[in-house]
Amino acid sequence: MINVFAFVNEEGRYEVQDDFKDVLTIKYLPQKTMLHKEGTPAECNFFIIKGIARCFMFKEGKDITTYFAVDNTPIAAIDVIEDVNKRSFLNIELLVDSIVAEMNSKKVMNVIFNNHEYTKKYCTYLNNEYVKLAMNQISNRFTTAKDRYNKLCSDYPQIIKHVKLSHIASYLDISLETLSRIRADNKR
Amino acid sequence: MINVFAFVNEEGRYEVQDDFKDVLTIKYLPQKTMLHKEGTPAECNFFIIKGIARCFMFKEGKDITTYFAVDNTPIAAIDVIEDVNKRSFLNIELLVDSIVAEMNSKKVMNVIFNNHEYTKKYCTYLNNEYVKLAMNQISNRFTTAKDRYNKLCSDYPQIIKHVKLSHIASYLDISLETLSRIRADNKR
DNA sequence: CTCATTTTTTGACATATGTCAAATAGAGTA
DNA sequence: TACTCTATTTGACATATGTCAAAAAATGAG
Repeated sequence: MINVFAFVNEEGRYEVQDDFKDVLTIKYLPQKTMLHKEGTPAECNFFIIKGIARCFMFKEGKDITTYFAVDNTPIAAIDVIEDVNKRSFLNIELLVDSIVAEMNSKKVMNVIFNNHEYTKKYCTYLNNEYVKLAMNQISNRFTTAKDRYNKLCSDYPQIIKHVKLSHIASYLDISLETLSRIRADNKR
Repeated sequence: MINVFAFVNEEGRYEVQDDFKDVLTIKYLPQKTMLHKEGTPAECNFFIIKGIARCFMFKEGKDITTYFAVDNTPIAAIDVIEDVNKRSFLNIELLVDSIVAEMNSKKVMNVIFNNHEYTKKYCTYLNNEYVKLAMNQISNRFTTAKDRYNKLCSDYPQIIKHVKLSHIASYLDISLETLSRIRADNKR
């Protein structure tokens, strides 16, 4: 996605492509900002330039984290992003002060679809993401909760550092207590 | 995908678009045909026009089903489809006599990418599939093995009818014995 | 720094599902 | 039909993880 609407300049910083400047706003937002609330239509996609966000929902009163976004990762209420008339059951909040690119989904798609090169790039991006997700799903069957926690630790130390264990536990689909025991076990 | 390379004609049958006629072959193949074998590069995507196929792999000697394709469903060795140099660990076999569209992945992508309309259609298709997969992943956390089995029964009765329980069990990520007990329990 | 609140850890116990073994049922073939 | 091989079911038991309750540790406000 980043390679569709932005590129890395000589100093190694992301720079938004001219075509996307009108449909995308860069915002500096504090921790706990709600980027999206359940029950509301989702007009925007987000891209976390720097920071951490989580997507979560309530199921039987319990707060369940479904996704974390870190630096250079997109995040959106995918349950409604394709259909403005649906009511979302997802929430998106910032877990630390962050730099966020906010974009109107429709407008971005218009810019992408008006240009064959952008469309191809986005297509390739989507293809890769799909394969990643599907492969992940396959490999997750063969890993224990402990494996997944340890992978999260090595892949995303910033999440472990800044996020409450209850969120991490629900993300890993295990109870808070089990996660605590995994951590205790890791120390031995 | 079907709406990219084919369309429904007046008699309600799928007809391949002219542009794709050269990159796609319709084949009538018997049960047990291996469409793809692990360790080989994957040059082709498949589309099951009529029949049933399964994607599977071996893990510690055990045969694990990762995906079923039924009528009008694509199937491919997604672990290598993007990279001809990788060695696939997936297998694809037909479970019943089937009508299959076989297409060279590269050539199909060339046709799609040479035409902006096709690219947009494929992009939209990919987007929808991605959302479906991601939403499925979320909702699967809240369903028991029993729920998932019953959903499979109502959504894909042809799978229940024609596929061995051991394949269904591994697909649902439960043991054969647990599936058997779920079925026994359903009868009461 | 102290107190109050939140988060994490630990313990005891219940339950779902896995594993191994054996019995039963079903399918295919002579 | 009888026989063989494969698929499915059932039983006994082990284990991982969930739940509830309480203690301990960490965090944040005044």
